[in-house]
Amino acid sequence: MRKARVRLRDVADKTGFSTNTVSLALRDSPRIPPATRELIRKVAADLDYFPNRIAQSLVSRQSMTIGLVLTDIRNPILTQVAQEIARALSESGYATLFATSDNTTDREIDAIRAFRGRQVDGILIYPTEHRDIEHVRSLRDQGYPVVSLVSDREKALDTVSVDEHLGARKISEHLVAIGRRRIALLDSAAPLGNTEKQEGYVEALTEAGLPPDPALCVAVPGHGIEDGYRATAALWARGGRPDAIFATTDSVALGVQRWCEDNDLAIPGDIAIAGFDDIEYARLSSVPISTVVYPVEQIARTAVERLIELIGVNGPLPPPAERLLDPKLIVRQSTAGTNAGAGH
Amino acid sequence: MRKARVRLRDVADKTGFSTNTVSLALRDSPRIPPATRELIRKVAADLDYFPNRIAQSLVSRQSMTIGLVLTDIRNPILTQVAQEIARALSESGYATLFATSDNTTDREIDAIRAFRGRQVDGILIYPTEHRDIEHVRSLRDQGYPVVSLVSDREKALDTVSVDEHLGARKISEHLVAIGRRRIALLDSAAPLGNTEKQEGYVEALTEAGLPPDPALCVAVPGHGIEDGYRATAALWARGGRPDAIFATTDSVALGVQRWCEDNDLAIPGDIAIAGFDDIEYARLSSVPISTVVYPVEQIARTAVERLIELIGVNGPLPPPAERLLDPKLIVRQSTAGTNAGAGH
DNA sequence: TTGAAAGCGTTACCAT
DNA sequence: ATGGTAACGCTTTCAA
Repeated sequence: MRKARVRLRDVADKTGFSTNTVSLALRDSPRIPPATRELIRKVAADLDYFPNRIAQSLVSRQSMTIGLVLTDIRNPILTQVAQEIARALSESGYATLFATSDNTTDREIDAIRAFRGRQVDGILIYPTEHRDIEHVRSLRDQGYPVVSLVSDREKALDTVSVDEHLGARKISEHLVAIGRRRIALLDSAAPLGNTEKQEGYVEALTEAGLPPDPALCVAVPGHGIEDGYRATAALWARGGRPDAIFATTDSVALGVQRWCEDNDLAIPGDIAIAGFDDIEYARLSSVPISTVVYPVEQIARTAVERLIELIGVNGPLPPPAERLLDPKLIVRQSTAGTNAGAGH
Repeated sequence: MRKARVRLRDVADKTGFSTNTVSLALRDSPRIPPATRELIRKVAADLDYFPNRIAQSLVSRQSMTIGLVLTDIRNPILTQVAQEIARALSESGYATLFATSDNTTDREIDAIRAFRGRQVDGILIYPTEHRDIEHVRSLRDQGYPVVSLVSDREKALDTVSVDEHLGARKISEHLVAIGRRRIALLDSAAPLGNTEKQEGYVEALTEAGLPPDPALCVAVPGHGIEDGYRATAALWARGGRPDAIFATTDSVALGVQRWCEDNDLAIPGDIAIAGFDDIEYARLSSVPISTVVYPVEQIARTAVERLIELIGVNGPLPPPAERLLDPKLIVRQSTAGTNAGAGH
């Protein structure tokens, strides 16, 4: 057996007080006179005592732990979200249990079960499937605090997320504004059930009197550079000849760029390229890519705030609230206006 | 109050058996006849019962949870490690508590304390400082299972990591082999106390009869592209004129590449560039960058395996073991040999 | 085949 | 000012 943990009991024995008094003293109860308190603290420190939070949890029925379920942390943005969330939670005294679903609803359900078994006080989730999320909604219906990092169509979940619809719209409008007419969409979100960006794109084009051309919309099966590269190749192969491409992710946009360079298309001369997320690699690419940014840290903080609020509620949960954060357009060289001059 | 959790007790009441019997039945005890067992299982399922692992932990003194402490998850490799570790752990029934230290030893210590309070069965850590890690070693000295993802100079910790020394050596030798003589080192690891790569580099150069030139070694303060860009600028500003640059990280290498392109240096003609880690962005960069790969998944699995092994040990921990995985050189266009022809 | 009771480490309540 | 006792939800030991 390895070195036994020091318990309240041990401190009690050593000081001659009861566990009760020790517990109180260590928690700064006014009922304990300063003298005794100091004595107890000292002994506790000597023994390197620290409370067993498992036992505390059993009593308080609060684990002070939340579960974070992401799909695939390789997306640099999700990564950053994860980190900010863990930080924000720890500042509020919560620990973060972490799991990835690998884009499988089954594993997502497993992770949720595992978390619940471990008595997490709430769950933060970036769901795999953006439409088929009954298993998440039912959590909330059971009175379980959940915050989704993806907007829920049915508004049945608390959500904190960037306004993807608006972001896509903004950047599509920008492409229109610089005079592009054949604007393609490389969509890695719709295949997973998230059509927000697609809708923003369609809306912008329609309002500009440019009926979206199905030949210019291609579904991208993943978020990688390579996926973008192949999708662009496919687009050309099938005869699409856009003068601009909006990729729903910066990584995908980087793939587009690579393909264009390999095929001697001038950027933005022959083709403008736009992405989403503002990852470092896109900002510092050979042709810096225009994109949409959003305050990741703020999303994380807001989501954590809301979750903690829900956890604190006594009685039935309040109606779900959706908080969409405003994204900002960043114009760079990849969409520098023909006559408008280069953006930064 | 929100909907109360279903307890063993509730299943017991509903079936008429004792909590004891229910507990046994649910855990497939041979002591319970199949008939009763099925009955109990059915009722438990109806009630959507699942065990409170907090209570279980209190009894078993095992939380079936481990703590993962990383520095900064933005490094794509650490990210991937995190994901693989979480996966491997969950396959063994462990949950992963996650924290980042933000490259601060203080926060690292905090995280460890928080984890211990939560009774994690072991800790996986990628330490901030590679030399000043007494706080980690002392954990182990207290009999606490710990596995470090960074090699410990003093060999006082169990370690599973890529052999950075060897990797750096391999790629430096490669640069020598393609005929480069003024090989610069852009080192983002040494400032954090990790000199493995530096040593591999020095060794390779020395053996080739090329005394390492201090004017060609620059400390990079971070792992970002921008850091690499600025470091390259600084190198030139101070008069260093290398014909090859080894950056200790692919991200840094991408920054080098950007600077070279901005300054009209041909790659690899004027200057060869090499990185480390094999991230997607480097592989699919405009000039694909030569690098060093290592089996991230295997590192994760091996680390988890070792940790679980340590957790399972009764009595004193075995002596610390260091497991270094063999890295592989990947030659790409950025170091295509002058006469040797381009690698893929 | 089943159940009662004790215990895991802590906190809350009620005494003294 | 301090301590005893019960309780949190479960497993284990022993008894019936």
